[in-house]
Amino acid sequence: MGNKKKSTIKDIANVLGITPSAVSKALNNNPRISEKTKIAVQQVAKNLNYQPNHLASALRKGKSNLVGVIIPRANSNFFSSVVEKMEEVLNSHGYNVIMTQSNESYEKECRNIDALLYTQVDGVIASMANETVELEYYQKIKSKGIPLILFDRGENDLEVDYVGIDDYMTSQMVVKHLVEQGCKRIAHIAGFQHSRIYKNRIRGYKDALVEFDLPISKDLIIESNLGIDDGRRSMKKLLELPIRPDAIYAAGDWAALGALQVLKEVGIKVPEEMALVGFSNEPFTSFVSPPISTINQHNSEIGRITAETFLDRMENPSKEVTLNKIILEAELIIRQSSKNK
Amino acid sequence: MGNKKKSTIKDIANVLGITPSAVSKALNNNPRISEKTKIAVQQVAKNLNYQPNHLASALRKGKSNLVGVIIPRANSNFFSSVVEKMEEVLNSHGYNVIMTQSNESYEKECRNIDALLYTQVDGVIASMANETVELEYYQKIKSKGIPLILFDRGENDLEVDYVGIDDYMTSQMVVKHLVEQGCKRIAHIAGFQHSRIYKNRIRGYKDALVEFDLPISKDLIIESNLGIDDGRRSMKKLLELPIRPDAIYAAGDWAALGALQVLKEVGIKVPEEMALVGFSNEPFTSFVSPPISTINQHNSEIGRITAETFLDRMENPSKEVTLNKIILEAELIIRQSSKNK
DNA sequence: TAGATTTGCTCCATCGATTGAACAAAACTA
DNA sequence: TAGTTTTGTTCAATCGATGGAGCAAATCTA
Repeated sequence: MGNKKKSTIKDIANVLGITPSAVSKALNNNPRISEKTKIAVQQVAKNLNYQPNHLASALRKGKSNLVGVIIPRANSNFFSSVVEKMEEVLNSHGYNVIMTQSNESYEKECRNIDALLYTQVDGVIASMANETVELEYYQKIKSKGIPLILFDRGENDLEVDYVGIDDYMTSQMVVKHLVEQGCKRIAHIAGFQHSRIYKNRIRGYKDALVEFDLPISKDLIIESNLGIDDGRRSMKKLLELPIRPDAIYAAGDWAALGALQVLKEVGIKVPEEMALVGFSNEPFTSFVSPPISTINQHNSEIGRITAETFLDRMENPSKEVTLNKIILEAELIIRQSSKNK
Repeated sequence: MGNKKKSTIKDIANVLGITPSAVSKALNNNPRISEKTKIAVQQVAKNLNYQPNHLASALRKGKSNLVGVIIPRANSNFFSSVVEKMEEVLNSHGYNVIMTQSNESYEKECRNIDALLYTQVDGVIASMANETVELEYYQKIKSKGIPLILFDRGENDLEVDYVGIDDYMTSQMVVKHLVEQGCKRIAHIAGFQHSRIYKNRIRGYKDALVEFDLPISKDLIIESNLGIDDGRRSMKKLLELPIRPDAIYAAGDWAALGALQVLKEVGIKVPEEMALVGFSNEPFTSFVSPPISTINQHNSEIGRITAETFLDRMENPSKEVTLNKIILEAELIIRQSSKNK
């Protein structure tokens, strides 16, 4: 019953009068161990409530079966559902996931990386914090010789596997949609340029404007962290312009929500006077009023493919590590906030 | 530069012509090692880019400095902010956190427990899945002799430390508030009875009704998982009653949101015709319209105290493990959804 | 039935770090 | 200067699991 002390293969060996190595081999289903012994070992293991010591086998094998995952925030539908799927895939291949949050802080991210390396993870899957510009710590992971896979927020310079959507194309799609709704003066509440994905969204936005013969105005692009307050501030700034925009494309749903709040407060009708599109398909976008048009990034797909890319690296360690981008298609979900009948 | 192979204390020892054990002692600041040697070791360690192998020291010391955390969902403001604070406290004491999600599934929870035990965590901090009734797996943690701390969703029968709010009192506070707004027929969209916290919320609700001389009706209490769809379904059921309620107290914000959606769809005015109160202070409650009254559980406090309780257990392993409830006070945030001028 | 092969296990070194015991050299004491 | 203490290090065992080499017994082959 209350057998508190943990048992080892040695204990099992003692009970059966065989050696620990025989027990180890039996547990690992080694063909050179007789069926009889294997069954006996299983039985005794169960009786003694034996649990293998992962530290010992990991040390011996030089493999911990742990995967470190770094995300900016767990409290985001996108990241939590990506991680959920990743866990599912990795677990089914014998890996356990250690999930850490950077809270968008570069410093926290560095500490997380150190903690993961210290824990001897077999690899790292990460989405970079908004703040992150220096890549030194990520280089540290690479120099350890363990796989590093980035998703969503990546960086070309690291030259590693990357899984994400085509931000450039997706942005163009958003602008095209807004133009089709009759919008002529489209503002962009953007993420910070230094982050690859936000830079691409800005590029896509600008290039689409050019394509539709609309003027690009610096005043209509405001960079921020894309939080709800950032969205509010940006919206207020846009409303102070001499000619105000007739559409807002926010590079994040929370910023879109902040913008929507301000619009409601000042009595500007959405979508009649101002169309609005967000990004990420956070659940709340569907139940605020009006529901916000947004981008579905196929979260589970990103999670699945990222995990599979990691597994592939583990299985082919000799494969040369280079920039390897896997780009998925995103989907525009049109809701009331950008519908002009 | 690209020295990919990781160095060990043996490598350091070779460079300096001393033994690995001297290096180990130097790195651990053993008083019997000369200052000169310590400095030399530090220097060489840096040059060789030495990183201690956690697996080896954890195996030897019988302590991994890892804490397993199990939460129902990461995509919840409550849980993610609790975990964030826990991480902060535990990190500052040399522990790393392995965070896993049960997704409210008992089976996933069991697998998570196994994975954590396998990883040789020094302790487990958990909030139980809604589905969980069997305590066998949690007993398994206890029987390992490592600390188990529960927060928010706990279970008396496990007889371990628990950190949470006083659900009974809080529920009474909600009902009192609704009565003060003039409500006479208060429905409760409840969580499942088998979960201690939801049972207490139901008890508090009922006892408060009695206190205010209001009738308790079975029809007005609907148990569910408290998701958004559960809230919708429950609300629809309540609207089918011969006499419909004039207030809804939902034991979770998502259920409250679902209820609100239905009310808006059928054109019932909130709060004029029906008051609404949720639970947990999820961010969206403040920005839907009307903003939903809810309960602030002081997330960071719960995280901090839970972590400290864990640390206390680690420092005093001999302390007898019994039911030890630490109860924090919650706060009712009154917003428009339950304000009757 | 001698010789070759297979089977089933034991033996032992190993993963990297830790730690108490042991021990030589240096420093101190009387 | 002999004896004691302190200092700085080495030695050896250990944490638990693993796996290749080795070896005796069982089984197969001709």
